[in-house]
Amino acid sequence: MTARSSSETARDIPEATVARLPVYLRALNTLADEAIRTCSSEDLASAAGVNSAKLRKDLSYLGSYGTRGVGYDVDYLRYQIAREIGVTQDWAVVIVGIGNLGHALANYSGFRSRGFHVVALLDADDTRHGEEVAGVQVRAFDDLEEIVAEQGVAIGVIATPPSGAQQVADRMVACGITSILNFAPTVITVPSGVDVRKVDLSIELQILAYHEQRKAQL
Amino acid sequence: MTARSSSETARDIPEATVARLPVYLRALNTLADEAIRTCSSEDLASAAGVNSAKLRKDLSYLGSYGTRGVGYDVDYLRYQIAREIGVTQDWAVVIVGIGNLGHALANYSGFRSRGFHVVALLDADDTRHGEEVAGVQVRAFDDLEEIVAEQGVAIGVIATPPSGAQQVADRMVACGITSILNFAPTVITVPSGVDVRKVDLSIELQILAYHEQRKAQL
DNA sequence: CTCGTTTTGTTCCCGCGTTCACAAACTCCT
DNA sequence: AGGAGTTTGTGAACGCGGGAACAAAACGAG
Repeated sequence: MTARSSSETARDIPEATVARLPVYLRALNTLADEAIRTCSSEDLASAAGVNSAKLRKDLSYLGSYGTRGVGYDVDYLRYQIAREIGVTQDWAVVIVGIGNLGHALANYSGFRSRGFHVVALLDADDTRHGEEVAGVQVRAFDDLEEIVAEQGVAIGVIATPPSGAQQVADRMVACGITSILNFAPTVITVPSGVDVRKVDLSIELQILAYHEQRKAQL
Repeated sequence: MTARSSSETARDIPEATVARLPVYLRALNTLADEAIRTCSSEDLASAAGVNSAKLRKDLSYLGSYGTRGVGYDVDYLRYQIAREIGVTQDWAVVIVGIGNLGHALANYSGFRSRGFHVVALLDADDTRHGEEVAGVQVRAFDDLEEIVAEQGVAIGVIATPPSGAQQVADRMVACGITSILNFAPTVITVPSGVDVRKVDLSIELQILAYHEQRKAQL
């Protein structure tokens, strides 16, 4: 019982490790830009800002891609991580809410870099429709279903005010989006099977304030 | 030995709890807006999207602010959390890098809301100097030291391209900033005693992509 | 005043993640 | 070919965080 369902490896990688793989990937890209072909776990770990033992254990979940006594081949490891994360294919992304933040996100290079491309910008405010941002036309939020169906969108980004966020999430889920990146400062609830990641600027500030206050109490 | 140095309580709150306190605070503010005076741990937990046992344990680190059989007084608890986080006082914030993201951050209500105010916007590009964003004039990055000294800034926000981030961080640390919120997609290293929190949009996307890919493999 | 109801504060246990430390494996030099 | 030096991959120990479950405390009804 509890047998592995698929004969394909499909090992599950710990969540903490998944969150660090993109950091390693970025560090490897930087090394590759510097024409470095090989690196040790120590090198890569310091470039990524982590402990080398942790790095080795993280990479071991993917397989044995290093060579003892030598280290890792930068290009090979880079490809393996990219494949594992899923950024060797291209993901379509929809951004809802084209205020200041939505604007910035649409222009953000990380969103347009390899692996992701913004297929639509949506806003409920019709005075914005037709405006072009980062080479994409702003369209009506009601076009969501049509766009998702046509373009096979799996990832949605919410950059609306908090009051509208839950409604946007519900519509996204209803039309088949299963991954949401939420920038609205509010808790949104979704059915199981849908992944939500939250980016909350004011919470980050408050965490810093807490530690700052602690430092001041000496 | 290892005696508590200060007679003042100064209990240290687990990091995981610190990260949730702002969420509770926001939920309490929402409840207060709805003129709700009292709430149970169950109520507040569901508003904050967490388990009620976890919420009670979190709050117990602050003290015993609830009443058994009754619940928590919304206003009182709100004040206690705000005091513990440190947002009853006002924190001066400097934002460096006024590109698309810096623009959005300067206008973001979470940065201007109670507890924080942006005292300066700095950019290395002198064609931007004098431009007014969100009621604050953009100034030269070289004015950093002067502004920090004058205004007692403790928190710095980095919204520059990755290539400049480490340099900005170094300058910030040198002039006494001890908390940094980094939006640049790169690892920055700072001396111990300085807190850095990282917000990395492309990493969040990649984590979603990983899970999305997993879901697709059925 | 006493009993039942409600809800907090806390204890206990479990699982995940981090780190150390070491065996296995590879290269290079003689 | 063999030994010294390097570096990976992993087993084991440890600590933190999450959740269930329960005792303690407040309230209200009779």
